[in-house]
Amino acid sequence: MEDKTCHGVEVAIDAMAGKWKPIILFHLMENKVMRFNELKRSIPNITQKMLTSQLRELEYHHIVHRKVYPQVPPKVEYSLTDYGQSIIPILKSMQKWGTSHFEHLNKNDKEQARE
Amino acid sequence: MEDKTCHGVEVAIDAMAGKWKPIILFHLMENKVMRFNELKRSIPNITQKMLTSQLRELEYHHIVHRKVYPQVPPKVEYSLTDYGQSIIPILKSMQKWGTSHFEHLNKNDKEQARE
DNA sequence: CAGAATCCGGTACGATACTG
DNA sequence: CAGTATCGTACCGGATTCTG
Repeated sequence: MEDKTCHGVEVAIDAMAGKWKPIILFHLMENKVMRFNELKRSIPNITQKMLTSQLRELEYHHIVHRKVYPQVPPKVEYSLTDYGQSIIPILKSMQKWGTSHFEHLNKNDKEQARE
Repeated sequence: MEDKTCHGVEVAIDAMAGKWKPIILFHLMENKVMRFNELKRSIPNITQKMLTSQLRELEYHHIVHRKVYPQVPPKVEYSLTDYGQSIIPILKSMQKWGTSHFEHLNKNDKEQARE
């Protein structure tokens, strides 16, 4: 919050903070609509607790929409809000960069013992 | 690491993880070359420890270049590597999104008591 | 000036149950 | 199926002091 110039960046960080949010968003971006367990299956290492909390935070930021079907057994669908769609460019550029970065890292670390 | 599709995203997250990295990068993006204390002054709330550790991690990822002038008093300059420049689009899109998101949030939260 | 070295607390995250 | 409710821990990040 110190100065204006990077305020936007901080806000974005805040909205996407959390180990799993970008991954969740990425899956929602690809599949449009996903149920809770469907998401969970797509992200094997995540716990229910984490998936729930991260989704709730994304909901708070109006990035993800949570649609509950009042029935038994429960059915809940998650999707990007119209507004949340606007975050896609960030995800895309992250993915693009990440992929090339991964190769870049491998190149340089090939002979370096790391840890 | 579970599946390929979002691997890039995870890598990007990993490289930018940390409370201050995007902010540091943002400043380096704007000012090209900055000395340690110059960076510190630009980010009032950061501690030396954090600034140091975050810079070291960015260095490890070959995003930031650290140039040491062997002299007394010490002089160290930080800058984006050629490769690190490639991360700029992410920062730009984050800033752009963050700014509009901030307004978006304010609109919706105007009457909601939040914490 | 640019850090290294300690110490320390909060919390983000994980593991494991339990439930409507 | 889609969650809550506890509990425990690692570690991230802050405050402070010391140094070449």
